[in-house]
Amino acid sequence: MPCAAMRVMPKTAAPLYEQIRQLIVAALAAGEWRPGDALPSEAALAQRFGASPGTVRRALDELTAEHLVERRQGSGTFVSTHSAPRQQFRFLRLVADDEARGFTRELLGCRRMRAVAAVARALGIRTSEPVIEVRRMLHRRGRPVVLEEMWLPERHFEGLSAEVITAHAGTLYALFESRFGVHMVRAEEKLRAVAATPDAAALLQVAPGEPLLSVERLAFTYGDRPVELRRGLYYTNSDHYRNELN
Amino acid sequence: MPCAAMRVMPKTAAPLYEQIRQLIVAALAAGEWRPGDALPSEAALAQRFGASPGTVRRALDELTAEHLVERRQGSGTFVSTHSAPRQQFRFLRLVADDEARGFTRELLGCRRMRAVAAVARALGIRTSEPVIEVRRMLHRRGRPVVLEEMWLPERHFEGLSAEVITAHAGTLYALFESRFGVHMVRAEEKLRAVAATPDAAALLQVAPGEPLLSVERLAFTYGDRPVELRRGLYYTNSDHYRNELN
DNA sequence: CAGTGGTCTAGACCACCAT
DNA sequence: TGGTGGTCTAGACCACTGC
Repeated sequence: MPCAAMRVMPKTAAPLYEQIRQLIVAALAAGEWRPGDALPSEAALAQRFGASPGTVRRALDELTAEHLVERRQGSGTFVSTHSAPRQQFRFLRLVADDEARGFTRELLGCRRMRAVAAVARALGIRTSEPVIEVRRMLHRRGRPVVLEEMWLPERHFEGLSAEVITAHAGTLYALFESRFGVHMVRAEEKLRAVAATPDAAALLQVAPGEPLLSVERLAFTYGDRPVELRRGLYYTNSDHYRNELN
Repeated sequence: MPCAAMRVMPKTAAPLYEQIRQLIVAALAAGEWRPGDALPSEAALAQRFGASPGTVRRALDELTAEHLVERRQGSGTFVSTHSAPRQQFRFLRLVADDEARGFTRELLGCRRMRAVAAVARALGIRTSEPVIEVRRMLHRRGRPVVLEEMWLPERHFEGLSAEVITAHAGTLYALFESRFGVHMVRAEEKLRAVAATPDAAALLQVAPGEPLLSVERLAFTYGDRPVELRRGLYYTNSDHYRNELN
């Protein structure tokens, strides 16, 4: 009985809507519903968790704000997916000065290696644990604008290879989600201005020493577990990184 | 009677909680409650707007998410103020690599001038309308790390001068709020990597051509009216711009 | 037309704050 | 102790979707 339970709850306990939110996140992490799937209706969830519809609604509202689920009136509540067109550029803030957002992708390499200390620390794994390194470039109007490399713990991305990436048409995050069940929820980025190294300069077709925007990203999946470290170099001559401060 | 009104409302009308939210924003813009003031209680607002407490609560929840108001249990709902310690670094994302956030301020200049085309366009004013230009630097541990200049429409900042700025102890946004009644609500930033010009290099004590993070900010007050254009150059050798992607 | 989420109301009870 | 916001419930009605 929810009412009786409430009266007994110690004050350290989180509110019921927050507990329900966490239970739903756990179910998402466990794969009970996959990206794109519909969740049970509010009424069904209310029954399942022994709470009133209003309380479940509040939990779902929070999950909507975090972009974990999407609600469509008349249709249902769905698990967010990076395959959706709206999610296309959710994590890529580089925009052309004329507002264009499209890129073409070029894979430079994909190899298995052992995590160096900095990568292991960021990903919360042991040093020398196997990771997969992916390097690629993004082009806009035929010109390279982004050079990036990323490291992924092999235990979450077993079988990731150049062939798998090349065969896939959408974004990397859509691939990670459909092929490996790893859905990216949020990310933290650190930005700096750096000088292009000779190698980077050659690939990006700029002069060595040219200022580039360095973007280091740590991405998290359900339950705030870090699963990707990425380092990008953005050529910001006719593009800029857009941010919104609230 | 709210119920009767609802039934007649055309489908183009916003929901009641959104209308109430807008009415509260309008009252804030009109200065009915100043930053730091308490708003009337939920019950009082419900009476004033002829809605149920739950609907008013929803409007206040949205305003809380936008950081327009702050709610304190047992105490009341208060207008957000940049004087609050928590707001100190809300718009300044430059963090030392060791997490330090404090700066000391050095005013370089403050003068009245006519808006050039780019400034006027961003601020939504006529070209050659009077604006106030402020230039300053921020230091961390005695080293200059930020060089910035900003332009403010004079009609909103009448009387702003070097003396006024120097006499004030807190952040510029706290000054703008207390002295001119202009409260900054949100901002849009465009980031790029650029090479230090000789002038900027001399001020920031770096070599000419050194990569710097260029941050162009347009800040808005209540009702999404732009009231400040700012351009900063950040030296990101031992600092980085931190961002969170959701 | 049945089922879903979206809005709005009404009221109970709790936790917290100021006095 | 009185007033404030925080949580939770219950139910009515509307708007939208998809069959």
